[in-house]
Amino acid sequence: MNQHKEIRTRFAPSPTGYLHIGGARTALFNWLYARHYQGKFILRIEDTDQIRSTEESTRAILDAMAWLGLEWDEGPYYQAQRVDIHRELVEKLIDEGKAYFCICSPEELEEKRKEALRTGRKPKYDGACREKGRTRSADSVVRFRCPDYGVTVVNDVIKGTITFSNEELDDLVIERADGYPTYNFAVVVDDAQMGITHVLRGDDHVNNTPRQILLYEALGYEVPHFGHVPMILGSDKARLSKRHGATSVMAYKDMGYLPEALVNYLVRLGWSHGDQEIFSLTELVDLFDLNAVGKSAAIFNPDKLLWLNAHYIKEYSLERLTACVKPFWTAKELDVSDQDFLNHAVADLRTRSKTLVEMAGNGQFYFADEVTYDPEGAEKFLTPEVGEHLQAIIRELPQYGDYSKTGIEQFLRCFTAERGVKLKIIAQPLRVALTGRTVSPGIDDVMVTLGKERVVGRLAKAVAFISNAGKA
RNA sequence: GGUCCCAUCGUCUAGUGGUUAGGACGCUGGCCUCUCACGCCGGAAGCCGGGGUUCAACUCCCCGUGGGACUACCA
Repeated sequence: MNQHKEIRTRFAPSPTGYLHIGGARTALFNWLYARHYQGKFILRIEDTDQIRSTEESTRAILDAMAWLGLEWDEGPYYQAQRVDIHRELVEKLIDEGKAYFCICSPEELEEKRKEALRTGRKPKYDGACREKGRTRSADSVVRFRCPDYGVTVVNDVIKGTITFSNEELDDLVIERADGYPTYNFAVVVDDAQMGITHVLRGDDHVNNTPRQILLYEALGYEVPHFGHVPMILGSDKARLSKRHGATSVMAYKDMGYLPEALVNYLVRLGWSHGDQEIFSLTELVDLFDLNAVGKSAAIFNPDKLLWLNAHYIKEYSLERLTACVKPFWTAKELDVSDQDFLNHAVADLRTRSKTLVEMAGNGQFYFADEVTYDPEGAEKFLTPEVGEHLQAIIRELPQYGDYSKTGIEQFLRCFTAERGVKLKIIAQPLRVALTGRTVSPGIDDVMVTLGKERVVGRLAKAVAFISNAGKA
């Protein structure tokens, strides 16, 4: 009967920080799964932790989702706004005898836990208040009565069948003393009421799943499908964290990464399609499915992400790429108002930049009013002997008609042939004179992009620099 | 400690009982070349260990070992 039921997935971050790499991949998998089956992707903010949740975090997460291109069909719903519903259902469970009040203090519980650990017993709640018939009081919590025997089976769409003994599960708190529901309860109620058919999340939730299933059953809800995606680890195989480098999605934007690169990288962490490495978003929607998601954890590899970023920098349309780098130059207070000039510069730079930040740095010389010479480069290449060549170019270039790439090539070829020198001899000095550096895009490209006027101007300055250096 | 998950080059992975174990990043040799890149061609590098099952195991089963997650009135 559910054969044609619409697929509904969700991403449910807690707004206690930025959107991190792992969360982004979870969101991506949910989004892709929903899109692939023409279902719906729902965004829900789990902000029931009144102390740690912030509005900036919510904003940051939404911004990051938007940047990645993961638009949602419903929401964002805010869990904290649904507490009345949660409380009502807690009440229902109490009435039905499936939950009870507990007045054990956190300190007391902590003591018992330590004691249990010390004596080698399971550190689970001992059920002290279970049969006491307590009533609500200022610091009472509500606990769910878990079955003491039997098993709960999770049919995980990624990991397969996982069986848990109910004895391992204790009576978890479902409503805190502050009246707010706990995660395990709220997530069940919300997922059920929002009609979520597939709960895809990090596999750090596997152990929560049996108790959630018990809650679904106690509440009379249909149990959704669960899929637990493996974790993303740092280079030391520990859970990915700040000490492994940037973990915030938006930090990657700031470092000059393209969203396509991050998405492509993330999707391949745990999912594959034969030998294919490069996937566009639309291609992913077409190809993505859960059966190709792996079971083992993956280590985050910044080098591969960098390679993908370089790939997308090469593949982007010039217009789009230019629009993306432009802010990085603007931030350096460079004049990038000439769109045509800008486009040419970006075209020169794109094959030699792995990030937009790198590109902005490499291409700074195009827009600088004054070229600053790399000291070593200047010493090596801006010598009296080349000063003469540069002067000759200043004389001959304005006369030269064809100022295209092939024209410049031709010009340099003739120029060097006439003077009996190799292009090699003249290229590096020209490069330093025009860019200030010994490394740059092809000298002909640089000359064409800069334009005759800037070239002659910069060469004149270089000649002046050389003669000044000679006097000094 | 307990519960659960995982295991193919350094890393991401393909593999689905019979393959010279494939691809990609990175590394590396070469070509191209005005520098640096890009691109192209080549190379090194892997089935965690031990038992089974089978004519045949990277592949299936068991046991180790290793790694990870969870074990909150956080999510």
